[in-house]
Amino acid sequence: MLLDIYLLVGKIQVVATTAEGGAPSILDVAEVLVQRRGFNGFSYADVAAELHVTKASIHYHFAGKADLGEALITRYGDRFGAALAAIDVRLDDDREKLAAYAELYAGVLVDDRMCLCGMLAAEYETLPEAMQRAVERFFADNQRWLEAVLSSGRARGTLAFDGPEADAAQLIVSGLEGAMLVARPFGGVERFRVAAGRLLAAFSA
Amino acid sequence: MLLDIYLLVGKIQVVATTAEGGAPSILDVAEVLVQRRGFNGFSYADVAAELHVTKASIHYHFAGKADLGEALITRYGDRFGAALAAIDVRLDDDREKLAAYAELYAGVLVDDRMCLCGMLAAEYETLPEAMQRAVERFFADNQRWLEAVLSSGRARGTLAFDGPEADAAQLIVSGLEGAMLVARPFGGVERFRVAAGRLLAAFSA
DNA sequence: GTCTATAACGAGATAGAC
DNA sequence: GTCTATCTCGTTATAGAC
Repeated sequence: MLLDIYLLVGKIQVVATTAEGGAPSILDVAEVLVQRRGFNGFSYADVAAELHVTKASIHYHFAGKADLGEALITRYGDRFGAALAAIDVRLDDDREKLAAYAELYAGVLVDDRMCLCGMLAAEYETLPEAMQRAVERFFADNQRWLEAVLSSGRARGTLAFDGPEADAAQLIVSGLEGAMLVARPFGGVERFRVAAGRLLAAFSA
Repeated sequence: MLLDIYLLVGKIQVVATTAEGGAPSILDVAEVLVQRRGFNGFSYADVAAELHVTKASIHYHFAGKADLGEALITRYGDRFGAALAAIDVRLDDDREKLAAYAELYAGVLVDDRMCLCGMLAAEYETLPEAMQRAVERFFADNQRWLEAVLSSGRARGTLAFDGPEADAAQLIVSGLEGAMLVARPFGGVERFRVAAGRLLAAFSA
């Protein structure tokens, strides 16, 4: 059963509280604030207070909020991409890869965070254009990775589904993002695990 | 095929641009603003400008933003509930009911809106408590209706799925909310229809 | 019920000393 | 690279005239 595998898979972190065990950086603090409260729900003052510095100091490193936001998505996307590459190295079975992919999301949710780009997807219309483009890239990258896994799994006979890989990949991204979105106000991590488990089970051959 | 039915089902509106064909009300304008930009992404000034009145006039009807937000969710939930009741009256087949449910979401998305409570789910942590409770009620009501449909469909042999109705209902809500969330920045209504169609097809007996 | 006026506050941002 | 000080603007909200 896919759900069992999924629960056994070791954690590959997307969440980084601190850069490498040191003091949290501006990006670390801003990231968790955006994931919990949204880009329109936090301010330079929030970041500054958390780091015990002044707002002016934050402006020295990131001239404007749009710059900070862009850097946030880039770093998140890079870290996510690295986690996907690590999955490719560590696991061979495509069902296990999908389970590990879902676990990436779960690891974010248990920290009471929404996926950064899921959160920004909600606020999409209010974002500076550079941030909008960066959010699109994030989803495109996820889509590409999932299509490769789905294609491989189908060829090897470990995954089964109708229609193009692209359609199946869309459902997986949507399902996991939606499960995170709804789980925070309603149902919690348990709800996420149920939805993710059922979702992926539908692709197991 | 479920997808075909789903495309043929007539529209039951959740979106109301104007109350009943008259001039748009404060709630009408505020609703679309929240659905497009989020609760933290609009202001009294935006509503006032759209209605060609002053901010003070809005405060006369809704003393604070929290009051406006609460009224918004209540009305949306009532309208959604009425749409679900209308589906129950109009349709008998539970597969068609699920398709009509998905079409409710699609009707919101084509107007470039996110589900009101999906949007508020993202901003959940920043909302006044009364609004948080109202968002939870919305999801609980959806959950309840879906469970009844799933239960009936399984008993009649038109729907098939493993495990409790509650788990299946969670996946449906999550999948549709997520498909809406991601579709706006990435993929559009086409993406939503693909994801929704595949999602519901998995429940067809 | 809508207006003008304004208060009170916070957000994003900059200048310039240290 | 961080600070103090300040500026400008938008936002929520209220007082009181019409």
